[in-house]
Amino acid sequence: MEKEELLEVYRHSLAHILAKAVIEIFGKENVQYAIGPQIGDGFYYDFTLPRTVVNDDFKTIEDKMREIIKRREDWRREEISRADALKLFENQKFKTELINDLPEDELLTVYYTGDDFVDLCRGPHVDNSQLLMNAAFQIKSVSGSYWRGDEKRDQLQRIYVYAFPDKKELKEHLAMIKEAMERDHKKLGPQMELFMFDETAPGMPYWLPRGWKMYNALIDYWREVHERHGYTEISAPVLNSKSLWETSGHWGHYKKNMFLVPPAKDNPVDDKASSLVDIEDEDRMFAAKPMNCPNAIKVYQNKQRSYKDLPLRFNELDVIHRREKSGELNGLLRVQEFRQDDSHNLIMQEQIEEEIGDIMDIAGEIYSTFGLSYIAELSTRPDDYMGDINDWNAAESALKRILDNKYGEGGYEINEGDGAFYGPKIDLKMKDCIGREWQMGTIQLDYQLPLNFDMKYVASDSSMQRPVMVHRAIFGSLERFIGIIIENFKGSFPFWLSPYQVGVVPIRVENNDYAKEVVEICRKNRIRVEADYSDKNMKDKIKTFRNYRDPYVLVLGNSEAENRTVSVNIRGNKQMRDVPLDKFIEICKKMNETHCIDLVESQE
RNA sequence: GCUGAAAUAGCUCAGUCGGUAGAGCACUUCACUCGUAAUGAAGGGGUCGAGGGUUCGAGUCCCUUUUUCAGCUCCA
Repeated sequence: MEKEELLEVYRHSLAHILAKAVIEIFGKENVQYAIGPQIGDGFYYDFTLPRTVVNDDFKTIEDKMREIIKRREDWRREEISRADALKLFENQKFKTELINDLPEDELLTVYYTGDDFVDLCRGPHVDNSQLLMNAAFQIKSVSGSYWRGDEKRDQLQRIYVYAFPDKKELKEHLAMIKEAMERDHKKLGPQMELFMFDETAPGMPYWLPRGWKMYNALIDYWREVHERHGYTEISAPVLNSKSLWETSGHWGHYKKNMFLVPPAKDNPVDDKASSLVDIEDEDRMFAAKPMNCPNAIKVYQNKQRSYKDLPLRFNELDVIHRREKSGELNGLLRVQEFRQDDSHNLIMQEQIEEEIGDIMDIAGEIYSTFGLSYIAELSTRPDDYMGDINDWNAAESALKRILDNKYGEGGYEINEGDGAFYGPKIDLKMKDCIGREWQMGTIQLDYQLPLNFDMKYVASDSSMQRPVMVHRAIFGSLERFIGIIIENFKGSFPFWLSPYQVGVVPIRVENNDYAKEVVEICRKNRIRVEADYSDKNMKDKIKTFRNYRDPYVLVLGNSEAENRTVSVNIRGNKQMRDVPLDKFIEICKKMNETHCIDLVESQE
C-alpha cells in the first residue's frame, strides 16, 4: 500500500474507533455522530453529546480508544439498500440526512467495527483493529463547529485528533507545532516591540517605534519597485458619505462590515452624548472606507482621460476599516483596521494581457525577496456574472495565456466558477518556511465599477470608451503580511527589513566618543542604528540588542577606536573581528541595496 | 456571531478551605569600569480586565460585560 493510502486508511479507521469510544463512554442513546473526515494532521469527528467535553476527558477517550483497538475486532463491510440504511440509523439524525442526500443510485456501504458499532462510510478501512496497534494518535482539541458548516444549523462538538502511522511521525509533527508556536507573531511582535493592541481598539494594531521602522522599510522597498513599473501613488479620504457607497454597491452588499459614522444633530438639546448624533438620519451617514476602489475612481474622474494616458496606476496605502465578528480577529492576521498595498489600474480591454503580466512580474520579484514560493490560482466566471460575456471570455483567455506562459500548463490551479461577479481573478498563495499556505496577493479584473461610476476615456477615434479596472495587491494586507513574515523569519528579519540594523555597544563610557562617530557615519549612510551609551556592563547592552534581534551588534573599545575598526556580533552567535569601519559600512549599504535575505558573515 | 478557555507588577507565572497580594526577569539607586547572552546589594512598582451581587470579609463564589486565545462561520 502506498504511504498516502495507508495514512488515509489509518485515519479513517481511527475516526471510527473514536466514535465508538465516545459512544461507549456517553451511551449510545446520548450520542449523535455526524461525520469524521481526515485532515492534514489527523482527523476529527463531530458529535452532539449530553455535556461539553473538557480537556480532562481527553485521556479517558484516548484510553477507551486504545482499549477498543486491543480487542482486535474484525471490521466488516456491507452493502445495503437505502431503506435498510435508514432503518439502521433511524435514531441518528445526521446520518439519516446524509443518506437522504445521497443520489438515488448510489451504492451505500457501512462498516462494522466489532458487532456493536456501525458507521456509514465509503471506506477503505483496516480489516482488523489489530492493524491499528502501532498507530500513534493524540487528541488535539475539542471545539464547536456547525453541522455542514452552516452557522444557522446545529452546533456540534468537534474532537480533533492528531494521527500518524507511528510514534516517530507523531512526535515530529508535535515538534513542528511547537516550532510554529515559538514563531507566533502574537508573541514575538510585542516581545520585540513591533506592535501592540489595546482593549479600546479591538483588531486595530498600534505600531510601536520599532515596528513602524520595519513597516516603513517595507513600504520604501515596495515604492521603489512600483516606481520602476510606472505606478503613481495617491491618498484619499478615510470617510465618505453614504452616496459614494451606494454608487459603488458597498452600501447594499457590504454595509454590515463597515464602521458607520452618524451625523451630528444640528441643534443638540443638551450635551449628552446620546443626543449629539442622529443615528436615524441615514442619508447623512458617513462610513469608513472598507476598500480603496471608489476613491481611486474619483481620482480617475478628476480630469478627462485619453487612451494615451492608459494604463493609469493608482497605488494607495490608506488605512481601511472592516468590521469583523468578534471571534474572527486574530493577531495581525485578521484585523479591523489595516492597509492594503492596493493599486487600481485603469486599462483598455486589449491591454489586459500585458498589464496582468507586468503585475505578475512585480509579484514574482517581491515574493522572491522574502524567499517565499507561491502558486497562482485562477478563478473563472461564476453563474451570476455581470457584464458582457465576450469581455469575460476575452479576459479569461488572456489570463490563461499569461499563466500558461509563466508557469506552464498545470503549473497553476483553476477554480472554475469561483470568480467575483464583476470579473475573473488570480489569487497568489504563498508557502512559508514551515510549509503553511497563505493567500496574499490578488489580481482582479472588474467590469462592474467602471460601469457603476460611468468611467470613460477618449479613444483614438474620439469615441467615449469604458476602461477596465484592475484591483491588485501584492502583499494583500500589510498587517497580515508582516504577521506572516514575523513567523517566517522567526523575528530574525533580513538586514534591509530589520527595525534597527545595527546596535552599538561602547565597552566603557570613554569609548562613547568613537561610538557616536560610528553612529553618525551609519546614519549618513541610511543605516538604521541604535546605541547604548549608558554606564552599564557591556554584556547587558549586548544582550538587549540581541533580544531585539538586531542583525549586527558592534562592540567598540579602545582597540577599535585606535584602528577605526568595529567588532561585529552577527545575529546567531557568529563574530567578525576588527572590520575596518569603511568596510562595514560598505557591507551594510550593499545589503540595503540588494535586499538580500541572509546576513553577510565575512569581510570577503 | 457560535462553542470552549483565559485575564493577577512592564514580561513569564504562583496564590491551597473566602481572611488586607508573591517570585523570577525587567526597572531605579549604589558598588564594580568590565573584551562578547544573566556581577553584587538595596529599592520602587498592583483598584487582581471592568461593573454589579453574596458575605463580617472576595484575586478566590455568583451574575453581567470587555478583551484575548483555540476552533466553527467569514475573510485580506
